[in-house]
Amino acid sequence: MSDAKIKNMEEFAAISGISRPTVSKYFHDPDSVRASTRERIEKALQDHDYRPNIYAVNQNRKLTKNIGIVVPYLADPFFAELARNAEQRCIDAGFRPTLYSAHGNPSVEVEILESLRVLKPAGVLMAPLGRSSDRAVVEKFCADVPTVLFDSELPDLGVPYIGSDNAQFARLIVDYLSRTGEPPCFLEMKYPANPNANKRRQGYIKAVEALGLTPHVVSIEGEGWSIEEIARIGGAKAIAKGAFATRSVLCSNDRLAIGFLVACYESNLTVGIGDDAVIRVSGMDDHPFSRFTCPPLTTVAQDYESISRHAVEALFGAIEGIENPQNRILFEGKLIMRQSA
Amino acid sequence: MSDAKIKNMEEFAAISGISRPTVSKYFHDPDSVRASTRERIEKALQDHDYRPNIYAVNQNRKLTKNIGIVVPYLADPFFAELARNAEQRCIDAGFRPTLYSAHGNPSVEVEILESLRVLKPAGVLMAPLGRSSDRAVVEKFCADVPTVLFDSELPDLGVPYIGSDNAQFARLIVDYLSRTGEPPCFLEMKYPANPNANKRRQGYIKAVEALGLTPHVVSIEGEGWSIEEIARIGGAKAIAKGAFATRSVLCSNDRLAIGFLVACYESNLTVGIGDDAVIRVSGMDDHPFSRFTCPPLTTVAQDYESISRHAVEALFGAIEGIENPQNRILFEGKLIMRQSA
DNA sequence: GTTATAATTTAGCGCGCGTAAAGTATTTTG
DNA sequence: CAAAATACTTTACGCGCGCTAAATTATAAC
Repeated sequence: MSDAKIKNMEEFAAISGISRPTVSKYFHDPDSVRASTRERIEKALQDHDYRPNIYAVNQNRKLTKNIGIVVPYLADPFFAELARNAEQRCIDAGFRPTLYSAHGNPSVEVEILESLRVLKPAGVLMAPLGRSSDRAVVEKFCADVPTVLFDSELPDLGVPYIGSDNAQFARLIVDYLSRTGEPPCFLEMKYPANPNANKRRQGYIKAVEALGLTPHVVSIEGEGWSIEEIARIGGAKAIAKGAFATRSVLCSNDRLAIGFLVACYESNLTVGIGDDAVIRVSGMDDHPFSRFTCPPLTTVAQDYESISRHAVEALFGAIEGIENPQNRILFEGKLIMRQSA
Repeated sequence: MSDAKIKNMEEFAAISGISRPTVSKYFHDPDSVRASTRERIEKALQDHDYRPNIYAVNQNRKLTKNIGIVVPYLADPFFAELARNAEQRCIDAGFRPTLYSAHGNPSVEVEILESLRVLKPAGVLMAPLGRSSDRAVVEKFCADVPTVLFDSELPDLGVPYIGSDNAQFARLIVDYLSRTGEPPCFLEMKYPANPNANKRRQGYIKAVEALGLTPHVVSIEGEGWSIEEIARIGGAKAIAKGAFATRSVLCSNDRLAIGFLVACYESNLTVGIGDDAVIRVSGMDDHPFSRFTCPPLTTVAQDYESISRHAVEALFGAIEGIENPQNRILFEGKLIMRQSA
């Protein structure tokens, strides 16, 4: 490795003995130059370590290779995993993904989108905050930048959306719980941040009624993203009030369930399917931590893999200007049976 | 808001009635132009919505306003929180932070650093993978780019480091546990990814011996970042073998403790400080999830706030070329008493 | 060996902005 | 009110690379 620092593509081209436009072509796509040329460039690359100035490149290319990945809350391992998955796929496709978290804050979400405009990304993968998102801003952004939404949908936006079939989630676990014991009550936040919550409640009600049973929905107070804490407090209150008509509780998501497990613990209710257990608790999502609760949480697994894969593919389609007729794909969940229910 | 899109600073300068270089100065620092000039620019800004092309700016500025934040594992909420904290501070200071996760993979960590070179960041805040980091690569990077390390130290690198006082952590909780019951055994991974683990073990041994007692270290198999699962499996084996000499277990970190709690659950050991409990479990870090385990986890809280604040400040110092004589700051932990011990 | 085709070279403009130097206008100072 | 200090404008160049058209060369096909 020579120490002489290469200043620009001109210099590197001279050293490698190839003209600058050809070198430029090589960096754009190594297969676009003749094999013998490619070898000469790569040989020069080995002992001179030159890399094109990304700012000059992006200034002149019509479209950058940047991709924005926006999630509502990165401190939630669920989104961290989704983001990681999507990130890797973008890298593999030769893009430069950048990760953004709204930290549960709508104004931060707006700032991220503004910041993304400056970056002139080829496309954006976005899991919106949901109910609290500034719909007008998101809508305008989607009109200007190829965007695919995932996890949480903003209805009638005309933007591709990849998510889960929340009704199927609810049906799946309601059937299981009812088949193996008492039918579940449904625990949810009264004002959930995520719009999936509404679909899950509706799915729960429908599934229970389909079995000829009566749904019981328990809605607890609290707003924001401190979901476990909200469930712990609200769950304990609900338990004390005797709000649960059956000895089985389906939580709207795993984070609620995790908090509710603590509420049960602190209320001296033994959770599980053993003989000594007095209540069964289950969630939805298969959150990364749900297998490490005590007892491990029975839940419905989101299809992380399929969601991220199809979201990225839909984005690549959108970047290439493909009008996707089927721009709304929902994936089914898988029942994960553990000891909590 | 006029619809006429402004193409560049030239056009915007013409519209605002100010010369381009002065407008440029304004964007670099609004206070560097006369108040009357500033007002005219800001008025034009209101109804024309122009923003400088970030690529053209970065191409010409000696130093970009980019800051890289690198963590070993973003799906760990502990790092997500630290990153979020640092990110906000950078934004407040007018920088553009970008978040990177090595996903526990040393080669990804190397790729991140390579990718960061291209971005020509003003500085980088990095929590290395630790033992598995490519030391030579990190060292070279730190020599080229102002960098501050945090959370996990690479010894003798001559790079500013902000972290926790692991020995104090161990002393704090050993004293507490010994004072309120049997002295703890120490549970750790045999080959921990994070170098803090070694300091914590040493701190544990020292603290126990200082009390005139005998340390008991239980090292379990398993490598990588699936820490909870490793602890669940290894913990169950250790329990079955009767490896714990006392009925009190101090885990090297909270994620280990979370996994070990599951092992206890599955081994029918009741954890806690109640009359029916047979074992006490505690961790270190005050991981975001540790308050939602069953029972809630007693632990030593890292000083997130101080660590991120001082790390960012040290970075700003490094960016401005300040040779920091005291380039190694450790923060003490705070005992968090919950029901597990 | 000639022709067709593909790859490369040459030459040069343009992208949007930073920045320096020199000149002009405005404000401050005594 | 003149001189000095400050702020601003004008002019001009450079950054590193994308992109294109025309000219040239190398390779493949016949």
